[in-house]
Amino acid sequence: MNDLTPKAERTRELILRTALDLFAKQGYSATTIRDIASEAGVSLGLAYRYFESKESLILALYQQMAAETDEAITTLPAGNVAERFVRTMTDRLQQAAPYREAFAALFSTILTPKSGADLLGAEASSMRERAESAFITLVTNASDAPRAAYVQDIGRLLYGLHFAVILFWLRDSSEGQRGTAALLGFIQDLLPWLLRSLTLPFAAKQISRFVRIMDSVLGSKA
Amino acid sequence: MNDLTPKAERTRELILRTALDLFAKQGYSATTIRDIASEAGVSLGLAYRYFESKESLILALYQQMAAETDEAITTLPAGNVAERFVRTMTDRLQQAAPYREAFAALFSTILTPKSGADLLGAEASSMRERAESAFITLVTNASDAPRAAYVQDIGRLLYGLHFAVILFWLRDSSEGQRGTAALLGFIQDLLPWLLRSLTLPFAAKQISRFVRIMDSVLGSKA
DNA sequence: TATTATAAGTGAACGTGTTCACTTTTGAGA
DNA sequence: TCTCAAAAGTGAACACGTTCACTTATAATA
Repeated sequence: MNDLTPKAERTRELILRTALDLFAKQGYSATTIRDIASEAGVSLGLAYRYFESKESLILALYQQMAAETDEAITTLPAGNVAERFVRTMTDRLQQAAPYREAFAALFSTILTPKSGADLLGAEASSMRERAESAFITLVTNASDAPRAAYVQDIGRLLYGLHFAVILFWLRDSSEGQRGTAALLGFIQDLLPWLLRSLTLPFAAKQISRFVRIMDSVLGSKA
Repeated sequence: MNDLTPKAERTRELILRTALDLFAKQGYSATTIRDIASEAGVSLGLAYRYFESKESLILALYQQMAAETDEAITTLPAGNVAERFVRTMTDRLQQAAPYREAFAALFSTILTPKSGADLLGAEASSMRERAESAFITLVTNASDAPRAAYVQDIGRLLYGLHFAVILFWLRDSSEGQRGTAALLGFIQDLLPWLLRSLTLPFAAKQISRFVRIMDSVLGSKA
């Protein structure tokens, strides 16, 4: 599916790198495709041979970072679920910081059912499955992992929570994104309590119910 | 601040009505400002005399609907917090249904700190205060209203929850938005439990903490 | 009624994302 | 080495949101 010749691969890399450079340097909306093309020394049209839209340049970065996150999760230091989750999010957001505006544009598109489906359509399912399984790994190897029956639910819950945190972060204009840090602190305190409450049948059932509802919307393969 | 002559008022109404008509009929992105102007029988430039951007046409609808919601809350039938909240959201979303795509574009903009601030800047604070106080009223007059010390927190929590539900709804492409209905059912079951847990000092403290964090980001008068 | 400042309204022009018909380069097979 | 189809690359053209210098209508005042 994704076989580019070496030359094409190099050109694609060049365009992507140039774009991300400019996004980080002068912001997403202030960077035009013409800027990118001219800085990379290629023609305007060529960019569209490798990226179907301006947003998909950011999508490429997102995919790259998602893959790195998956890998980082496998080498996460020991700790409880909360520590491991907060650590993951902190690292990820720090890495994404220079591209905050660009990610906002990307998530805006994802928000819209149809255009989001177009963009993510093919890759959405596999990306999502990988991400979910990474978060399930995060839970499985935590010191306070719940019993197997609940690992899946909690993993998926974290996957959803990770999106929520990103949305919050996008909107967080406090200095140094201190609001997001506070939110992560809150999550760190709340998650252990949530895990303990899994021993209560009512709570476990409600969490499972919530996860199923989330699933039906975050997935959307239709 | 907002004094238009009668003639201007009429023209503004005409443009807004025409725009919303077309948005509902052919979708937001498929409707151009040129379409709107020509359908309304005015020039392209005139639209910009009354609305500073395409999105602000939707913002006007949002403001209108928000005002209606505020009023609807004051005449809400008796019931517990959950029933009153779910009823409010159900009504609101049903009313917004024809403009889902347009609202997605609006919320996308709101997501981006700076452009959102530009758009909402002047009106954000007052709109938010009105909405929050409406939700506080919703709680105050509910059959299971908590004691006064907690009413504010729960009201603000519902205000945040209402945004979350809208975001979910925007992304929900299940038939007839059944996913959102399921989410509201979940909320209806969960809220009474949440209110009861306010008697536990730990829970009350965490809720208050969470509300303060949300506040710092949803507000953003900076 | 004549003057004139302000409000209302116009449409050409601009920037930008995107498309596409076209040209140039590449490399495998004759 | 020559041929030629596929890959890589080009840039003019388009559509649309937005801006702005300009024209026309309105109504208060002399």
